[in-house]
Amino acid sequence: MKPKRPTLRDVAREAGVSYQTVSRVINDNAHVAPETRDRVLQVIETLGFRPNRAAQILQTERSHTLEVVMPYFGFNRVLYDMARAANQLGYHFVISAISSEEFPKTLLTARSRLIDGLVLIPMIPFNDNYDELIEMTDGLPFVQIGAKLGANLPSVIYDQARGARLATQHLIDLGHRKIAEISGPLLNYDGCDRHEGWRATLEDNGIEPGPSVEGDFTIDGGYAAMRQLLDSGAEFTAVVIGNDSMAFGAQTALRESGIRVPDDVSVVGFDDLPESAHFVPALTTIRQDFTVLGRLAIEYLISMIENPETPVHQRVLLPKLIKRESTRAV
Amino acid sequence: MKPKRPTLRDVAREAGVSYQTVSRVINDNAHVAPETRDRVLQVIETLGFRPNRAAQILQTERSHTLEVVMPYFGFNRVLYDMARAANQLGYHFVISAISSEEFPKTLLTARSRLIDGLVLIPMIPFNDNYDELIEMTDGLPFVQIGAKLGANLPSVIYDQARGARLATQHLIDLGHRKIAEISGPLLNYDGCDRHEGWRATLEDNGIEPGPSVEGDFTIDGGYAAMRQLLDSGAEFTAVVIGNDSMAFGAQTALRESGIRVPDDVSVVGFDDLPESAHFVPALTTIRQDFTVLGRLAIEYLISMIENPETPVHQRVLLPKLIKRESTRAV
DNA sequence: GATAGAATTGTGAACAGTCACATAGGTTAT
DNA sequence: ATAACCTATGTGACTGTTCACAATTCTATC
Repeated sequence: MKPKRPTLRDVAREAGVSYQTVSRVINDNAHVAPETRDRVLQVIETLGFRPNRAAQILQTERSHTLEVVMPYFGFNRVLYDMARAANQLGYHFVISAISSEEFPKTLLTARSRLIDGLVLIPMIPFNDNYDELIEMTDGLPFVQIGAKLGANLPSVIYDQARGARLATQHLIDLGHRKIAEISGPLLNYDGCDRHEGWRATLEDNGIEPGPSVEGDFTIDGGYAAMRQLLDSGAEFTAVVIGNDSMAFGAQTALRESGIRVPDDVSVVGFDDLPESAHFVPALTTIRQDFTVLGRLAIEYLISMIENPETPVHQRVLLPKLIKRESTRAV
Repeated sequence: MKPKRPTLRDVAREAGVSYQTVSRVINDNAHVAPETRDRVLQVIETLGFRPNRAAQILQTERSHTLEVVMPYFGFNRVLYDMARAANQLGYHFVISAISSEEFPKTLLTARSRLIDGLVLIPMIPFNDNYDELIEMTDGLPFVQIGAKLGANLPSVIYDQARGARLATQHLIDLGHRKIAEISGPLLNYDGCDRHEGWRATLEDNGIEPGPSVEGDFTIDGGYAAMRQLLDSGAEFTAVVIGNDSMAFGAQTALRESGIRVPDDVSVVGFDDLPESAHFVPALTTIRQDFTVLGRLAIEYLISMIENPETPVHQRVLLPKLIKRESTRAV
């Protein structure tokens, strides 16, 4: 019934060497004579031997497994890109999709769950303090995706405020003076920094910030936020919207009210989703390259795991303005 | 430097019991006196003891880890939903994002990598034969997402042909007689079945199938396919498109050629992405609930793991026509 | 009050590897 | 010729848990 997999010792017996020699072969240790190595490899092949990872992990205390802890959906693309980067660098990649209550427990148990390193998706109010996080992860290396610019946290981020500046300045350059906003959640770093960038840019230009409504990064949230903006009777000729998804929803609300984009109102989003270029009108937006973001995060994390001397730093990427048809001069 | 985590034996010594008793406590074994259990739990708490999973796995040969093997990106949402379902049922969830060449090796090594079960994303030409797959996975339980209807494979699927029938019949009912298609990859089960459903429905209604172009499920692919259709000079008043992403791209191509949707051409997609309802015009499409799909797949897989008697079967979901503004009577 | 039976607890071995160190044999330098 | 060193290989111990079984204690029954 149970054929039982061959072990290192089975291979050793069959090849007429000690188990240690077999261990050396599977670990590419230099001190093995070429002909011995070949013979052992031959036996491994015919017996179909595979080293048992549990036993290896138990002994070495290294699992070559990374885990991303995500308390909500919304990082689909970067998820795949990180998995791919990790796999290519010889690491497994585990997703913990949790509710926010489970966050501390997930971090706390990571070490005994044989995780070598963590990718954290920011979760206010947990992610402000490096020391606190270090304690929660029991010293396990981690990299956070997104954080305040200048935070003393191992993190990979896009300079969100800079992105918001690009977006807002673009509108100002087009002659807009009444510039509203649908922000992301202000408890979220990205949402907050974008909001701040919008506000600061207007202020720098001596323009009174238009009304701002807080959204939740979802399409439906964008729709609701725009409804709210319209119902409030606020006047504006342009809107900066916290991400492209919300921009889609918001434009539905505008259309329903007979307001044309970009004729009556200009719209800028964030992210540059694949759909954004094909939207009607094609969405002007701030592009972030999630593949690069994911890869940098994984590489940074692995360097922390493999070399504890790696200094804590921030990797900051600069977003890019993509001009399309949803913005126009007044 | 290295504080060394407490082990089961440390707890046992501290609590004045044997290590076996501690083991019983952490495994909720019935045969432990309540006061002993409380004392042990107390010590576990103060010592901060966590069982070492590697040791547990080594002994039990069960890791409580599921793995999804995906050779390409495109299942973002179902990924998150599966991870969540798995976590809720006490399983870890690993993503292997691989190139298709690595597919056989990934399956072969799954067992020694301590995986309890696999979720497979169909990969022609590997996924036709149950026996072959069983051999590749070394008897490890697996569930495939997507397969031919009626295939003798543990699988969870939407009845794609049925979906295509709904879409095509809807167009026929609106009076369309020249119905083109942009199919998904015909080497893909979903793509192929949808294509077949489109063809069969037209045939059943005595209508000559319009031209069909093969796409690749991406937005850009949809754009290119529609370009090709238009350049060929084919006449059609409606198109069935293999998924919503391609429909987005295709509509850009139509717009560029001055063809209006739905006035000149009606369009039906597949999937009902969150964006689809907000597209201009709002996309008529065939809805599939990926959350349900993911949950069914994970539950099925776990039932196979925990009860080997689970019969091989297919779980078939029925998609739903969502009528919106991209289709209109001729 | 002896005895069967159940409940609770303990002991030794096993899981499948790796690490640290020991040993055998072959070169090279003095 | 011999010490010194390097390469190739082997041995024993160890990782932290669970399993199978043994031993002890307690309770109930006659």
